[in-house]
Amino acid sequence: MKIGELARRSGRSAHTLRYYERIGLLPPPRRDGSGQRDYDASVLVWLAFLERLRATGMPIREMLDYAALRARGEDTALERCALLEAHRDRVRAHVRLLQASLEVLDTKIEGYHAAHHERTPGT
Amino acid sequence: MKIGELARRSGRSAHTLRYYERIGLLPPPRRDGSGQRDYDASVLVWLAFLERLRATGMPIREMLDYAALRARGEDTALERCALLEAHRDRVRAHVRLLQASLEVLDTKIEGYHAAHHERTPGT
DNA sequence: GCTTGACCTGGAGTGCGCTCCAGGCCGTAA
DNA sequence: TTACGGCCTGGAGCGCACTCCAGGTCAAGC
Repeated sequence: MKIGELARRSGRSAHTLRYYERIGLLPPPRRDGSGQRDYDASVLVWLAFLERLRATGMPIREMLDYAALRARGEDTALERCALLEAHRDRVRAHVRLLQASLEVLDTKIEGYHAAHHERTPGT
Repeated sequence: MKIGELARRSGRSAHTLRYYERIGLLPPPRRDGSGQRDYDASVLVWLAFLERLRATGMPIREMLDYAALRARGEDTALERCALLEAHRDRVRAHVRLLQASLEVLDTKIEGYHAAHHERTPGT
């Protein structure tokens, strides 16, 4: 598939896909007769996984580390696993922080409602 | 209190505090005889609240909106409340996305462990 | 008197993750 | 044949949230 279709199907722009390739996050695909990128469908799986890492706040630098280990072969599995576990721990901590902050927000919002009811008794 | 102490007590750098003041996120404090900032302790509460907004991913632009409403007085309470509620909804959605991504990560990590056990039977 | 450290200003620089531009090529449809 | 959309490259530009710099002032301690 060409870059436009991959962009549509992966939810990224063609610009971003070329950028990912340039920095080494996406393997260079083969080219067709006129030099255009011709992607294998399997790259969609990789992109979906990268999106999960991105959504959870992993910096590109670290995705590159992961991609490099992956490219080095099967015997880096333990290292890749450790990298993901460390990331997961950070994400869990982040979620806990967000939940604590949500409680503060709830309290604040509740305070606004209470003040409003006080100014407009009977509502 | 001077900027250095406020920086220590609020967990920000003096640079950042001056930056916040410059962009209008922090009210300009009075100055002492030699022109140095002299903060009231109450600003710590405001900074702690801003930190919650920041931790939950609110852009500075929106914090400025909130600060502007606050500066306009009591009768903006409903608008401020609405702003916080909209933000809270976004944060909740973000947390749900993170939790879904955590499950994907868990599955991936579990896969690594399973593969490892398969290669090293008996462990 | 001198050093040290904290503070002051305006403005430049940084790191991240894109995003876009100029200028050009290629294949298809009208 | 000409227009059009999609693709190509290298490199510049952007928005965010700081972060730091140069060059200076000031107060306190030795």
